[in-house]
Amino acid sequence: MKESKYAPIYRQIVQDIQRGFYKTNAILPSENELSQQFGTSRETIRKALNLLAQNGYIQKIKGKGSVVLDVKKMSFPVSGLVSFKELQQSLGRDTKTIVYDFGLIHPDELLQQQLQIKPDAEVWKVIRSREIQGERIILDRDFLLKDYVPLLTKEICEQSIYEYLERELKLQISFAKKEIVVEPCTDEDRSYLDIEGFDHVVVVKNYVYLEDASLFQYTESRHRLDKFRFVDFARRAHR
Amino acid sequence: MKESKYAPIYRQIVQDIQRGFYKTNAILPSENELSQQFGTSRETIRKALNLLAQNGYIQKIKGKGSVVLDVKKMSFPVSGLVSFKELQQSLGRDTKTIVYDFGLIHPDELLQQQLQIKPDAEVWKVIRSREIQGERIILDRDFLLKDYVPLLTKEICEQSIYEYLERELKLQISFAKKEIVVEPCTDEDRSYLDIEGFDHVVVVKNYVYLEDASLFQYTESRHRLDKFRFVDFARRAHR
DNA sequence: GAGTGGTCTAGACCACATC
DNA sequence: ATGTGGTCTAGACCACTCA
Repeated sequence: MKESKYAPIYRQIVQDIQRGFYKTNAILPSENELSQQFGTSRETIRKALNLLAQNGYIQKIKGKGSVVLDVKKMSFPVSGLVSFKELQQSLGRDTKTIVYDFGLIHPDELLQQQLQIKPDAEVWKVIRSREIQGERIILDRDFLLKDYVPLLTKEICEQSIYEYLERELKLQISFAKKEIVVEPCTDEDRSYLDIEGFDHVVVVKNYVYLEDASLFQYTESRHRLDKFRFVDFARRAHR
Repeated sequence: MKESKYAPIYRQIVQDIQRGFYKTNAILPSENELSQQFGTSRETIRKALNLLAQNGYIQKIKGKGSVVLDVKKMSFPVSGLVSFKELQQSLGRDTKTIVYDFGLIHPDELLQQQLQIKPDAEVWKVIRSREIQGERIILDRDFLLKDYVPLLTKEICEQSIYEYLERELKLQISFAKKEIVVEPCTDEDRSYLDIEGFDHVVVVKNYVYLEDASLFQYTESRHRLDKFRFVDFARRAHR
């Protein structure tokens, strides 16, 4: 897979914004200027700029130009598919992952429905807690189809399943449907989380799809109420 | 503003998917075929298809084609800027809006920070509860800059502020930063919500921006725990 | 009126999937 | 080998903003 021409341009401009070369509320050079600067066509520049807009770095205004948005306000994990490992790194705090349960199972009825599989399918089940600054704040329940993930080890689960899938197995995750609700604590929550007297948890349910549009993973992240935070950057829906 | 050529193509294909002309997991006609069908260039077709992909209708797969995704699974308000009025319509349940507080104020320190304004700026403050099937479930706290909204009435607040802004004032909302956290109930929550013994609420904080990238509204939606639900469709972040 | 971003075109080459 | 979507180009016209 050869890299596209607009990708390094995108990264360059992101860097220029983050390092303050382009300041908040400033106007980027016009698309024609950028074409010349980068020695490419205008449409290619536009692909890079559209990515910047999608990811909340700029706002394009017809007739005026591309305004640099306040990157500090946007910087927190922008919606989506960010893994705990990445989150952890960006937070830079003392974090730890503890694996409580790990193995192959056959799905119960609920899971069959969630993953759209038959009862005889095999599924990896992983229960982990995430400790931040000495407190177990998040309980992750992962279910992965064995068809796509032939092997999984406890060691991998202690690191990052996500990285393993992408780096080792070359599985390309392409999109996810996310649902956020609040549920009463289960016994499992009380066992594996430092629940601090709360009687509810925030549950983030993730249905994860691969590049070929097949559903292959269901993940549930159960957060202690007081530590939960979700940030989303939403472009206006197209009409 | 003339409408673009790809917009009606996009709508046509959405309709074809929703009405089952293109079925789940089927492959759309290729981009070349569609160019011919619609009598346009391939790049224009690609703009329409990219919109479909962004909005979760299809998944494009290199070398194969565009797969139709399960629209029933995706249909709930896809992330973002959906207003209560729209939500209400899609739910089709008995709903009511009650306005408790309404008027012009000068911002306190927190609000100055949130809206990035000076103490002498004028701000519309609106406190409303949303009743669904006889229960007051959501408390909306809206703050709008008077600079952009010269007039506001209680009647408008009982209907939809959102619609008023777009239809009457022609204000184009372009993007929003959303933050979801859980907070302990305030006295206000207890007064204006049927709180049912819960001691926390889910708070959705919205920072709303106009087309010219100016922040003009801060809105807080406070939901009773058991009735909160948020759905998001996230494409994989670009790397 | 000059400059901006938004759209559209026709043609080209590539990497990938399928047969 | 053929067909697919992904990228890139050079040029064109439009609607918009601002001086």
